[in-house]
Amino acid sequence: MVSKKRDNRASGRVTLDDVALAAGVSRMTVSRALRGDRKVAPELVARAIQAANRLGYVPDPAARALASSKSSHVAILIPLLSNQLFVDLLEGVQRTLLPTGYQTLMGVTHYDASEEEQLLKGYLMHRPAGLLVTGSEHSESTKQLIAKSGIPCVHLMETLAQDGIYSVGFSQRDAARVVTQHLIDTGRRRIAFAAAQLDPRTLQRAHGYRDCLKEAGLYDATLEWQNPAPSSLKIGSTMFEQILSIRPRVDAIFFCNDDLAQGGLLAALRMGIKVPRQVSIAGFNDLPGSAEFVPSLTTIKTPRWEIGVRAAKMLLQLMRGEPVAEPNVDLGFELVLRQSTAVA
Amino acid sequence: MVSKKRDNRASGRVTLDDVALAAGVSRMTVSRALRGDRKVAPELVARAIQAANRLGYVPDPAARALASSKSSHVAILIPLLSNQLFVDLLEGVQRTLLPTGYQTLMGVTHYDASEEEQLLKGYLMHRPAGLLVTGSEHSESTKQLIAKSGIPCVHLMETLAQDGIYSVGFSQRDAARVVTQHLIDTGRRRIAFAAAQLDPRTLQRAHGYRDCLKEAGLYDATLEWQNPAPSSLKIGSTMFEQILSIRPRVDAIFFCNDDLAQGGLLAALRMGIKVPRQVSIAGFNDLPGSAEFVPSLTTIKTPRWEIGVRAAKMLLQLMRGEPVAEPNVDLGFELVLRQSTAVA
DNA sequence: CTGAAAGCGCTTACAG
DNA sequence: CTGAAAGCGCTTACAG
Repeated sequence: MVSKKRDNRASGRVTLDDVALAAGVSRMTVSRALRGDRKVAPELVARAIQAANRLGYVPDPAARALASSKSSHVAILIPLLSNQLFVDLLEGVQRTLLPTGYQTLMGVTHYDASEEEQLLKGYLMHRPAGLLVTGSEHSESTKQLIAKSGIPCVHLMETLAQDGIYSVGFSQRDAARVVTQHLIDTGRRRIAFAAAQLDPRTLQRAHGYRDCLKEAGLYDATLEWQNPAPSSLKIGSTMFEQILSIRPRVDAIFFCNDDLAQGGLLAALRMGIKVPRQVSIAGFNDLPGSAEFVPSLTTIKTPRWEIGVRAAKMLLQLMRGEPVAEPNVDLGFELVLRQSTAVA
Repeated sequence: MVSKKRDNRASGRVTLDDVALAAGVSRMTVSRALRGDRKVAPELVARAIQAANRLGYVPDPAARALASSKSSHVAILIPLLSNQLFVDLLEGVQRTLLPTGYQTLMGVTHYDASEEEQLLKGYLMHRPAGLLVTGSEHSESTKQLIAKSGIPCVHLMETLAQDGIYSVGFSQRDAARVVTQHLIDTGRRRIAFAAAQLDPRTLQRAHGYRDCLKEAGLYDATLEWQNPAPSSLKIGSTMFEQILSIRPRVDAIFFCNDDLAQGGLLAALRMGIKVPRQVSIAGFNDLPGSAEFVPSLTTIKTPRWEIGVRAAKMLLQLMRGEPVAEPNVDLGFELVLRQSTAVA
């Protein structure tokens, strides 16, 4: 029995040297075998893996990070967690990354460019292996930081087609067009657009709304309502009341997010305005509750969970240095027809 | 000009040695000065800090973790992110921890004990400096893992008073009593309890409901409805319909979470049942939308953001080895009276 | 294909 | 109070 010589600083954990000793090979061979590095004799790989399992070896992420200058962290920056949209996105990412051994560091930017920058700086000093950021609009220095870091990065939620930029999302603009066209198709003519938060994706939806109405010859700039306040049921109620009091003949409202639309539905209820008979209402994102509301809410179902999964997979390829066949993935969307826009 | 001798493995980052060189002291002195270790001459501290700032020195977390066997990570385990409650909790934690340099690793357990255990194991191999877990009920091996790890841990959301256990929360049971008593006080006699998910805290609320009705001599076990499905507007609607169809004379329903109550409110609307005239409805947590609903929802406002902040502060003390004056903090709750339980 | 050496950037433990 | 030495547990880079 050879008792291991151990300094009193040892952490007590099973190390590569322990496994090497047990397997009768060098530390390096175990290291390579366990990471699946090529050029290790199959027999030695087997011995190493067996010994590692027997001893319950778990690699130390800190040591690995220090030696290789690569961490097992993936940082993800999202605007909010109070919108279920981003919760689903995050779940998709975590589900995909967790089994691969990567740890997710999640930062909430609150739609604030300087908060985003601060968070990014914080994550960058941990030298994450990969980066996931929401959207394409960022402060100049945020973009610089990402580019200079050389760390693989995938952009979420939007469709981009820039060289060297990776993204998974869908066309916010097209989705808004589809909603607007549906309102036109169901006989509406005075269609308002109600937006809050005014983040980049909301503004892209505003474009889609505008495009569609202009093509139909129905565009009226005074029917576009934008409120920079954070999106909420409450602000949706307020906006509904405003719109109807100032423009009582409006016959449809496209809210840029379901929480606003739900608030609008509640305001209509309080005001005794019939939906969809008098005003037809559509939302965006198909958030929890929209199918249960009275009336149920027509909306766009967005593939945020799938975006999370797909983006994480793409990032995995990038982190491994594998080629990415499709750097800009469009996952589409789906118009969900419900009572709130039924033909009057 | 002395050019630094650098191996080609160097990461290019500014290291402690660079700072030491610039400050004209040893690496150790800089290390101690920067960490605020005692027993460094004030003048040298100043020089070290100045040099560090000038060079833009940022300590490498991996190196620090490896050398000290202590990471800068705090792991937090929460059941869900789709309940705003936990989002607020997490925000409170992040807000408090971020400026201190600790990174948060967040894991979602989905109310699943084995998922919780898996996540915990994953985090433990990163040797986090601290642990934050939701509630007090965990699998035996989860408890063992936490205890054996020796890592400081604070329990969230509940009030506990066990030796050696740290917690920040409020009494779920008392809060439920207060709601129930309010329903009694407003003249209700056939008060149903509708619960979903059936997690520990929900069951504690059931106890409070039961206690209160028993004391009032109004308890009827057949008015307790428990559905193990995840809490949602939809399940709340379903439960409301069930309760009213089977027990049409019920005059109040206490839903254990606001999303259920909101669903109940919508079901009542669809069924043409007047709230609060025929049935009074109360919820729990004061989630977004509850103040805007029609009618607005009476509920318990829970201090989850404050719980996050306070728990993070307590954990900080524990991680620094400082004494904790109050190991079990009760942050209370507030009954918010709204229209849904107004006197008929 | 395998391994001995050196090093990643920090902190611990020990002298002085 | 300060510093030289050694080490944390791994991987890179280089020989063989």
